[in-house]
Amino acid sequence: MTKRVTIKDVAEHAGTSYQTVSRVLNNKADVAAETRARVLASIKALNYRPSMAARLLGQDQDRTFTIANIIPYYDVDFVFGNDHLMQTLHGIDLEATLRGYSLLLSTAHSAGDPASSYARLLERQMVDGIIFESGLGEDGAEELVERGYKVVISGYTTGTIPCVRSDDESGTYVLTQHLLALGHRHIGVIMGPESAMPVHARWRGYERAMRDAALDPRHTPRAQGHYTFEGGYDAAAQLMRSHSYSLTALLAFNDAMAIGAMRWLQEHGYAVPGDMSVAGFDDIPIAQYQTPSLTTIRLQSVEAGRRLAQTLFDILDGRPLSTTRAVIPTELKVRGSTSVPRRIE
Amino acid sequence: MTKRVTIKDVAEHAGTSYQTVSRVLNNKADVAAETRARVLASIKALNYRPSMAARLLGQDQDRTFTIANIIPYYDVDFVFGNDHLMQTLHGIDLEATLRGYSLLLSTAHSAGDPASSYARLLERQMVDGIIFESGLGEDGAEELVERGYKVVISGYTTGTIPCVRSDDESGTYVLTQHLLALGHRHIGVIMGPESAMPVHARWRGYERAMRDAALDPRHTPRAQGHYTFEGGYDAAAQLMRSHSYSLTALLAFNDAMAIGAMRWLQEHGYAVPGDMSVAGFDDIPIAQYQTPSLTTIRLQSVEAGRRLAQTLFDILDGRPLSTTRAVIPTELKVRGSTSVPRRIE
DNA sequence: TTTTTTACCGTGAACGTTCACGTTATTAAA
DNA sequence: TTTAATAACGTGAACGTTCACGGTAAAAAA
Repeated sequence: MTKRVTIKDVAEHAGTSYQTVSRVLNNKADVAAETRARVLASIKALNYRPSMAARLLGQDQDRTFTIANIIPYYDVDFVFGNDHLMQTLHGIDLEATLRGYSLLLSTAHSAGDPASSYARLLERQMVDGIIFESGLGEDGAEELVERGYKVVISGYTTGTIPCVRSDDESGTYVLTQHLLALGHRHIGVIMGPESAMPVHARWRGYERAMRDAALDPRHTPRAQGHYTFEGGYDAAAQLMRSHSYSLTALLAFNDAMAIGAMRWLQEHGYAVPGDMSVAGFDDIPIAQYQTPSLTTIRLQSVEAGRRLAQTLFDILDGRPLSTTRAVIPTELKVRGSTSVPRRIE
Repeated sequence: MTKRVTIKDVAEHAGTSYQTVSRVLNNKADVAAETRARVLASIKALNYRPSMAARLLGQDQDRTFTIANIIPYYDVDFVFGNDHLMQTLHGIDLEATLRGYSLLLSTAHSAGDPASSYARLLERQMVDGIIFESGLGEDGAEELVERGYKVVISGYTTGTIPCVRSDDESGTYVLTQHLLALGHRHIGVIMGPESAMPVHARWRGYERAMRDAALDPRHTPRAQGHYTFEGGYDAAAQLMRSHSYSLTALLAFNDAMAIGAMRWLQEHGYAVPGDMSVAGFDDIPIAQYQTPSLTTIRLQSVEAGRRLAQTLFDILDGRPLSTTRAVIPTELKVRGSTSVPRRIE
């Protein structure tokens, strides 16, 4: 093993003191142009690479200029196929890149698991701040704060940690209103697992819209999918087998399940939207390229990611927060998968 | 600002030397059970968090136990919606987590751009190794090696850097054979942008299959999409407007474009596969939930990610590589979107 | 010419940890 | 009882930087 090339080697090679080399590395004033050039040449010649560890140690504050996005999920397979999560990550990446920060990605099978992937990250103290995805609740987030980390939560929280989330409730409210306005009175709902936080908000939106139309949401046939195509497919099967005569519309709590449901319907001879209307949630890119194109709620996932990162940077830089719980608005996208209900004989 | 809690503060609190605290932190022998407990209590009491910088500096080798996945793309928007990339990332994440490594994600608008997002990452010397996505070529990867980084390339390379990729050529070869076997003689091809490396391999596979069937691939009507639903939609429009009478099948170089193409066809009254067969590439999750479900080539993206990470860790740990260019096999998935061609009047 | 300013660069210490070694009690062996 | 072995812990130095300060020479002002 060859010895490491240090700043002193460079200094000797350039015929100067190592402190001057440090000045060059940090682009400080107080160094002659000619000396600077000489030092830079030596750096190249010796293939010198500064030690991050030593740099950090020497500095007043040891910032790593790295933030982490922690995504605890029971079904990790699901994370990287989840458009909303990935687009949020995209937004975070955009803001981080903008500020010269690096982005660390950390998944965990469970939030509380001490052997989880971010346990080591934490003990190594490698990041300045953390964006914590609370899709499964916020266990673990509080502990991060206790440990001294700056944390922003993506999604729902009952605590005091700042958070950014999409307006799920008004999303399903508007979507349900759309179905009601078309004349639908018997809607089947395909929900996500109860453990996933946004489910409750989305259900509340549906409930409220029903009540506002003087309908009782408690009679609603419901099924659960796992936010996947397959889950929607199975849920549609379940709902249609028991309620095919009354239902005229299916409302899925995400697009993947809506598409899975459409697939089941089409496979079993139901025309969409002729026989059954279908609506989704998220507006993933493929939604408008389905046949028929999918009526859904657009989520501004990228924007959510940006806001998350901005909030975290505000905290890191000590700027006051304009709000501690930001809510990103959603938008109804009416497309081909919903229409007036069929006549029920 | 409060002063940082250091190992010495802990030592004083526990009534021992700071070196003993270090021993406790590193789970070394030579420390009495009682002392260890006392030190641990003090750590909790003072909320002590070790400085990663100092730890690294003190050690022989300064490993950061972090690897990076660098994804240079002109269209960054595309990265996080790209199933193949994200699944590869998933595979990398799995292996990294397994070994207690953290995963850094770095996108860049262009490979060569010195102001790119990973420029800072590099100068800060924060990662032990790098997985470099070469979808747009390998500019930049060589420089990383020069800088002393351990690098593995995801995709194609002409250099000597180890790489892992999927077997694109045999994929399109088998897929084309499938279409030929059904009786198709006039296939339209929807390609990706020439700048994307896998395009060439996929085209070669198609070419070879055609030649093997004594057909001339040079007469093939072609169009380019941007690997997006929209791109496939537009490409299908272009091909069908000029060749609708001869073509009986469309072969798209990824599933997104295939789905976009199906959308165009269905929108314009063509039955799939009755009037036109459509085939894709990648087998993204939604492929089998399309109506009709999509015939395509399954890419083992997660496996590719694992292999990439494994190779990188082999290099980092000094293990000999079993192969320096790994090729992950692909698999034909025959589904509903392809059938025997219609009779051409 | 003398004094003050300025630009450049070197000095010594500090950052918080780990490492190799040495020292002291304690226990086991002779 | 003396000697050797061991367990537990302390000592000093080192890791590669940055920082605050001081010094020197050249340039500008008096």
